[in-house]
Order: sequence, then C-alpha cells, then structure tokens
Amino acid sequence: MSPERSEAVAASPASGQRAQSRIRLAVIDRDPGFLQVLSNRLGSLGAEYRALSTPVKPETLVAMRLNALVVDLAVLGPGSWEYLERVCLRLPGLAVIVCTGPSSVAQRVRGLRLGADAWVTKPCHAEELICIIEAAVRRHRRHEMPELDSAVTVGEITIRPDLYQAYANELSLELTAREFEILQLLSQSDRVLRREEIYERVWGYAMAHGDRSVDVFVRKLRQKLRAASPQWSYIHTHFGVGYRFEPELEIPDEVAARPVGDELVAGDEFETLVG
Amino acid sequence: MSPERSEAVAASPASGQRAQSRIRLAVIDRDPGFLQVLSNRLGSLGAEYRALSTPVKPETLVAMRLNALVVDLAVLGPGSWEYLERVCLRLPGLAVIVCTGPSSVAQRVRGLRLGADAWVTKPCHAEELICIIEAAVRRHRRHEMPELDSAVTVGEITIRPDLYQAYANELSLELTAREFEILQLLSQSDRVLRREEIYERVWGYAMAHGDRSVDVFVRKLRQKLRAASPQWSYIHTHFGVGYRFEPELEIPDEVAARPVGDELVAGDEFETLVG
DNA sequence: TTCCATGTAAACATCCTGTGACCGAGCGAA
DNA sequence: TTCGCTCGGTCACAGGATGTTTACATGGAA
Repeated sequence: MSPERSEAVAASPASGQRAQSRIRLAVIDRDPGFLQVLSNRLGSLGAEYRALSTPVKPETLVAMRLNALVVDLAVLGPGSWEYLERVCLRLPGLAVIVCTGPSSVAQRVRGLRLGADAWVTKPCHAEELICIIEAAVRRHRRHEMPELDSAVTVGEITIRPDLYQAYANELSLELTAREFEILQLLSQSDRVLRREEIYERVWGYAMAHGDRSVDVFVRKLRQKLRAASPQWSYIHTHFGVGYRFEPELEIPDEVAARPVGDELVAGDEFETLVG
Repeated sequence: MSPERSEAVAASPASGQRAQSRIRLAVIDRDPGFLQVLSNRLGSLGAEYRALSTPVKPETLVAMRLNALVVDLAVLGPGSWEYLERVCLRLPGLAVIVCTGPSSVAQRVRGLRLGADAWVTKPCHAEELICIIEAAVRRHRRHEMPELDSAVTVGEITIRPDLYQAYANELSLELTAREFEILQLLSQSDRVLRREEIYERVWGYAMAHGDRSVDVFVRKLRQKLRAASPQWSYIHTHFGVGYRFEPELEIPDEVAARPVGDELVAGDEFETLVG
C-alpha cells in the first residue's frame, strides 16, 4: 500500500477554499464533567482531542502538533503566568484559550497581554467554547498552510500540491487542474470511492444522474499515468462501485506468455508532448 | 521542472497593509459613554480610532484600511447577522469584535460562526476590550510578512523592498506600487498562488468573483519584466489555478534547431539562483 | 447469450487567460 | 481653477485550453 497517508486535507473543492483539516486540540484541565462534555462535542466535530491533567512542557506541546490549547489556570498552579507566557512565545502558531474560574479584570488583561487568544470564564457552554476555539484557530490558519502542501510519493509518481502537478522521474505529467484534483483526492484515500463521492468532493456539488465526467477524467488520468509510469497501475476500477487508488507494480506478460502470437495492444500510440 | 524544492518560505507574504505599527480601528456604536472611555484609552495607545454611529457598507470599510472593527449589534438593527457575515466575508483580514448588550449563547455562537473574532458583553471594561482587540489584531498580524528589507536577486532582476522597486542591470523597471507588491509577493512564494490569494494579500480584502485585476497586473508586470530581461521568463501561468514565480532562462529557438533527430526535452534548464 | 457498467474517442460547448482600449480618481503644475 | 499626467481598475474581444456530452466499443455478470 502506499506509504503513510496523513490525515492531510479533506478535499479541495475546485474553486473554493481548501477544506479545513481537523483541529488538533489539547485541554489542560481536571474537571471530569467539563472534559466529558467537551469531549462529546469535539468528537462529533471530528476534532482530535487530548486531555492533560497536568501542564506539560512547551516542547512536548510542540511535538503534539496542536492547533489549539485550552487551559485552566487553576491546574497550572503558582507558575501559571510564566507558563502561559512561555507557551505563547514558544508556539506562536498555537491558539491558546484560557478557560478558568472567576477572575478579575486585571487577571484577564494580563492573560491576554501575555499572548492568550481568548479568556473564557467557567462555567461556560461547551458550544460557545468550541466556537471560540474555532474562531481562534480559523484566524491562525488563514495564512498558514505550510506542511499541508508537502509532496507525497506513491509508486513512481510524486504529487506536489504546491505546484498543482504530479511528476514521474522529474517529469511533469502535465495534468490539468481538474485532473490533478481528482488524482490528489484518490491518492489520499485508501478505499474505494464512489463516483458520486468523487464528483461531489472535486466539483463541489452533487453529480447529475448519468454523468460520465468522472469516468472520462479517470481515463485521461490513466492515460497520463501510463505514459509516465508504464510498469505501474494506479487507479483500479471496482465494477458497480467506483474507483480505488493504489500503486501496483505490474508483472509484464512476456515472462510467461508467448512471444509473438498475441495482439500487441495498440493503445500506446500517444506521445507525451512537452511544450 | 524538478520537483526539487524545499518548503523554505512557505507562508510568507506580502502584507498589503502599509502601517503595521498603529492599530486602525473603527467602532460602530452610539453609546456616548462607551465611545468616550474607549477613545481615551485608545488615544493614549496611539491607535487610530474612528466612531461610526451607523453601519457603513463593507466597501467603505475596505477603503478605511482598518485592522479592527468593534460593533454593537443593537446599532445594526434587523439585518445585523447578514451585515456581520458580509463584513467578515469581504474583509477576511479584519479583526471583528462584537461588543453588545446581554445575549443568549445561541446568539454568541451564531456571531462567532459567522466570522467574528470575539464577542464581548456590555457593560465591559475598556481595558479588557482593548486587550481583546489587540489579541485579535495580533493574531492577524502574526502571519503578515516580516517585511524583510534585504534586496533579493532572482534571475536577472533585483528586488529592493527598501526602494519599492525592482531593477535589471542597474536599471529601474519603473514598477508602480501595486505592480511591485505583486512581484514581491510572487517572488517570495515558490508555489502556485491562486488569484484569490494574491488579491487578498495585496489588496487586503477578498477578491470579488470575476475580478480580473490580478491578470491585468500580471500582464503589466510581464511586459516590464520582458522589456528589462528578455531572455528570461518569470511569471508562469497555471491554467485554472493561478500564477507561479520562477526565473527561467528561455532557450532561443536557434539552439533547439535539430542537431539530432531526437528532441531532448528542454525542461531541465532551470538554474538555481541564489540571492 | 443479454444487459448493463465501463473504456474510449471525438465532437462540442464553456471557461480561462492574454491583450489592448478605455475611464475616472488623484495629483502636481501652470 | 484647469490641464495634463499617472495609476488603478474595468471591459470586451479573441484564441486557446479545458470540461462535458455523446456515440460507440468492450467486457463483466447473470
């Protein structure tokens, strides 16, 4: 199977924004009820969620690759301000939300000045807290899309989201935007995708009954993939279902077949034209 | 081209805002006391501050080049949600803080979901509100370009941020401000930039559907670049996606005549340019 | 076999982009 | 003030690239 598929991007609708990937969130808190409620809501949103009962070192937080951190100052104890400051300095890209018990204006001001993105007073509604987290993450993410764009290599081809293009042996496959989007989508899921699903995620709206667009694009993709990487097959048809992406090295028939008798497939007439 | 490219300066960008230092803030509110207190505090902070007693059109807000907007939903009246949404969509880079009277959780959730950065309930402390504004603005700015002033040379041209101008062979390209900003943005990104992205970073707000401004400026840029450095091509179109900057030495046709029968693919002519 | 899903290719319709012309706001000079 | 200029921005056109539809061939499943 293909190497390492991270959770990466959900889908990138043709013209729209790239779909937001899931939020990775940690909560430093000890209130079981609070954690429970939050957990429920977050789970249904598909967020990755982790509860910490004690403060962890900023380095550890870095390693967790979080988008957001919710923290109760009460859990931090005496060094809470310093901790808050260090975390904010160390992880400028992290959305930090302080969610703690009653506080004075001066405390809230201090927290915000140290770098917190928001201050929520307990008790609070989970829904509202989540909205606040989302708002903070949304802002942080606006201009950031660094490692989402990392190149992926599957079989002989390399997919480069930053260039909207795929390559085989340093050579561009010359994919059009649509073709690339479909290839990217397929390459990101290991399961069979129904045509309707592909259409919806790439085109951004529902597929009309009887539309063959997906088939046509799959054909074009296969053609270009075959031209660039003849030994491999990447897109597999599941009759009556849809398509599945998986790089597979094909064993040439010559090994076991007759040398001449059989039909030489005539489908290889195209040339790869480089502008 | 070779897929070889580090993620170097992934998200870098060319801000569009001029004054990075002072906050430019507008407040849509009618409470004299509130405005007065806020005004005092903001004045001492050196923020540029403007009070509006009625909602103004998003276009007007665009023209005001704001960093932040504080709004009382009560002043907006019936169409407040729509207004909020429109403003947030049109000015994705604007920090929007709703500061209004008592509200329900559902209302606050709605506001935040529509794009507000924070929701503050009146009455509130000016100091705290200001901190919240600052936190929101801070988040926005964190991603804006560090404005590195060092000159960069790419291909035959030299970009001088300190002079807001580009040169080829000591000769100015005579770029206008907009042209320069676009060139700078493009040259700092080594990936394909979608038009919407370019527009948003340079103009500072969302691109209207169907706007061709980016294309036109790219054309003007290419014209000047070609005039100053005819052998090179710098801005490449990615059909259906956007533009990408990469200096490429173009091979005159004479060379590609036909010394040998086979056409050697000419795509590997890139040079690694160090600034 | 027959039916239907899929592969294939080409014609067709649309969309995208490059381009030049044009217009109005802003500004400095006369 | 008016004139003349620059600059940002819009428009419409044209050609080319791309997406969509259609028709037919192929091949799997009952």
